[in-house]
Amino acid sequence: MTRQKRLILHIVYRATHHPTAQDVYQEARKYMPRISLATVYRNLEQLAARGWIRKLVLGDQVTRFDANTGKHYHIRCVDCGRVDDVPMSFMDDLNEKISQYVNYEIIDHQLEIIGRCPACRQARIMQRPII
Amino acid sequence: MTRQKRLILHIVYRATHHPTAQDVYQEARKYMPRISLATVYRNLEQLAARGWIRKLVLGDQVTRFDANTGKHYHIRCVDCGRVDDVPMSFMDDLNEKISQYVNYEIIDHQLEIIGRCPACRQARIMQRPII
DNA sequence: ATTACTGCAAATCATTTGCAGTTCG
DNA sequence: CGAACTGCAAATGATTTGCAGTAAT
Repeated sequence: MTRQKRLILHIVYRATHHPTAQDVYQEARKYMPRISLATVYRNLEQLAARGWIRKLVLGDQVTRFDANTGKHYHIRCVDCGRVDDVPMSFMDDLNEKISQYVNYEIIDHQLEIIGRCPACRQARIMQRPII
Repeated sequence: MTRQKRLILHIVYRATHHPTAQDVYQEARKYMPRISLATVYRNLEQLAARGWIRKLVLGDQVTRFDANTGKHYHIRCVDCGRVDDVPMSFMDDLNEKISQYVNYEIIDHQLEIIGRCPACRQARIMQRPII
């Protein structure tokens, strides 16, 4: 556990939304100006592989990292890309249900809600034509 | 509608699994050896934007294209990357349900099942240790 | 001391873009 | 004819890798 890795883990843990590698890098530079992007990538990847954090890829193809490693779902804003957790219970029975339909061995599932966040909804209202 | 675009659309329509841009390009070259990868990308993007096909990004970050534009779910094999449709009914009520939990304006949702396809299950059985 | 890790620079790889020439309607 | 499209080559941008030096246990 190097200083760099500790810092990176700390940054993901304290992040409220779901930071990308670039986000973590920018934040890390505030504390360690000479840290390299490669180090950030390597550590995020390793921390995810070891189960400290979770790597998250949603429909916009952006790789994000999540301090919450428990089973849960995400919602993404189509306008600004913001991602939040959805406080809905995990559908544990879904995997079992799906195995009735397909010949796959079911491992897990990922649900992503696509929507517009409060801020972008508001921005859209202000922009709406008067007529 | 150019010859190239017609060919690309045709290839996606007849594809059984969910081809990537590279897959479509390789197939297209059999019929039009001088077609360029850029043309394939541009047309796939445009056909998706106009609703002829659907662009699909799942958790492995690969961009795929789907001739089936109706609402449905996908299952992806963690070992070989194969993607199939899941013949499960679309959860129309889910969007409404989720709007109770979040302040987002709900637009849609995407569900991805992660599993192991029949061929890879079999391969795994053959590789299992004897003891 | 040994092993893992770092910073830097260069390499990858999918995708996009500029441009001059071509095709479609 | 004018707009939309094509092939080619170069640009982009996120991520990965090789390597020589450095830090962790």
